[in-house]
Amino acid sequence: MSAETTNPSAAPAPAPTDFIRDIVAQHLAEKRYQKIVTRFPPEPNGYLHIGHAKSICLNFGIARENNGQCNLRFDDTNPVKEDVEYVESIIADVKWLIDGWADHVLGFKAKGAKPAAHTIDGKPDFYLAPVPSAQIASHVSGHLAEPFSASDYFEQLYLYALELIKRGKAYVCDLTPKETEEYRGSPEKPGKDSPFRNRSVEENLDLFKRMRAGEFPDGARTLRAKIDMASPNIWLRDPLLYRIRHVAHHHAGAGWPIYPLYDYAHCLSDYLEGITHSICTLEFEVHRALYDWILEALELPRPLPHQYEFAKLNLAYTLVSKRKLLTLVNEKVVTAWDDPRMPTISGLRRRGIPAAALREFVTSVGVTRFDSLTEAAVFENVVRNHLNTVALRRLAVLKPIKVVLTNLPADEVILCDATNNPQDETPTTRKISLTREIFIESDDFAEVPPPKYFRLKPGGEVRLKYACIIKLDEIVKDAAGKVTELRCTADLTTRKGEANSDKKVKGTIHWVSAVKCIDAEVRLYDRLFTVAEPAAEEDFLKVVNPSSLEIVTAKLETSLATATTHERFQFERLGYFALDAKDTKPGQPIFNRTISLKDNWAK
RNA sequence: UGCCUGGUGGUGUAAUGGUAGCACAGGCGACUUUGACUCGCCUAGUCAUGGUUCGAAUCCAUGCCGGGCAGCCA
Repeated sequence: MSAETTNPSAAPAPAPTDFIRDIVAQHLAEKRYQKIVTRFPPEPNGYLHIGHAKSICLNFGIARENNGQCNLRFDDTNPVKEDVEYVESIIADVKWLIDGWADHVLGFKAKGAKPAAHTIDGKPDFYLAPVPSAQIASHVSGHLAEPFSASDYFEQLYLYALELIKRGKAYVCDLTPKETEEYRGSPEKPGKDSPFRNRSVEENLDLFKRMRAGEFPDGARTLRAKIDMASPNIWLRDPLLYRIRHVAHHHAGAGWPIYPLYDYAHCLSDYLEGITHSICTLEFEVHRALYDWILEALELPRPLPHQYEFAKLNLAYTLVSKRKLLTLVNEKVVTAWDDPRMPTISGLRRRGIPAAALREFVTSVGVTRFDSLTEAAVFENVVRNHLNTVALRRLAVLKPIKVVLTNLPADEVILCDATNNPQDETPTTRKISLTREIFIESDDFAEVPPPKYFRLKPGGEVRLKYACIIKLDEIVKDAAGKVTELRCTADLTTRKGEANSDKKVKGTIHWVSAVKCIDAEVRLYDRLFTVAEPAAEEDFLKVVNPSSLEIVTAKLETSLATATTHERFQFERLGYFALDAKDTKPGQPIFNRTISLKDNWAK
């Protein structure tokens, strides 16, 4: 069974409900919109992380539950920070996360398409239709479709800006950045009008057209909305709509010396795509008035989109700030954006987290307006639950110590039946080899055992999982006093199907034949930070966990030699593991520990 | 100190004027050829004070505490 498929025996999760879904349901009941259209609008200036996963699941989930659509749109209005590397990673991450779950509501547009001009009741309008849902899959896979991009709307956005100027609702301002800041005032102090605020429509039109023609240097002028410099909401104090930047754009090319700012581009992009519910995080709450102002100022003919805000995800011991994640990459704290210790979607994927588990986690934390901090245990619990149903059980020894079963001939190979997954309704088995020399986990032996130690100790007995009970007779040490070998007697009558198979011992341990085994690099991960809220730290680099990665050469049962990246494994009594899709080379498997098993004894 | 916004067990979240419930965490026990899984039991909460009401987590008032906003970032 692949970890990518959902367990058919699992009960379908109840449809989530939250205040945004309640609003959507009410709008549907009122027949306010024909179809619910949401959007996921990342800026391609970094990799997607677990916080984005929450937004993806919310937006795609709402589309999915209402037979709607969710557009993937790049909010690419700032070319100096953006890059195609990010565009590609974002598309891959979104596809992976929604695969088999919401691909049918993924909104893409026809390749190269731009908003089309048309008329509604005599009023001019622009609209960009998505690829029809029935054709999405074939068009996406055939590269006939692509994500939406705000930069595809630069022409329409420019036309709307001209319209705003004609309506006396926008003006060209010559204030320097510093002056603009001074004139804006502060939260407690009203701002004051720009001296350029009352330029004539003609002058504004002329100046703005020349800005677009590239006549002025970077930063020389801006286009501003004419609202209210004394507004208690800072974002209504004549916010900037356009700035001059003589740089090429990674998607739109080299034709634009002016670029729209977020507030101006976002609401109109939503409108152009026919978005009904524009869902974002709480920090945009104060921008909502501006979002509405721009759309209303233009008196657009179609129903307007509305913005709704929710609290972003905060997960203990992790960071979700693209800037800080970039720092971790640049400072080489991690190897890359997709390092398995990173909370990026690509990092989590590489670590072995199933998409369904990630989805369930970000959905289970709920959608509210309360700024919360979710415990790491919640995430870990969801991951373990998924992996438990899906993972193939295998025997592997991470830190081996040699055991000699003195009563077995050197050339004897005893085949034992091992269960592949006890959680299956009808579990299958495979054969593993028991030989005279085996490896056990060094943690499973103690010369001086602590109280209640169930594992191997001098004179004690343990069961070798799927095999027989062994008794420790002798501890062999080297000159330095280090234990090099444990000499034991195997009681073969305790094997399954033999006379004493029912004999109980307290401990059962995992093991691997010293002959029939393979070596493999195994990467053991721990949390990246030592504190629950690294983001609250003055310098988050100072709370990086120095032992977030431990690399060992492990002994694995031979069946693992043919492992594939789609399989998920439970190395019994150790944890869940997956092949590293990036560094594994033919004949040289590298396994990542996705997560350890719960260990109640360690407490 | 201006505006916006929020406060339910340790954590997250439900209850939309009518029995404060669920999950995770924690504790105890059962089961176990994974000290896993599973199962059973337990612990623990409406920020405060008033008001409205037969009845308030929910409505109102005041207070307290938290988050957000002053990029030509998104």
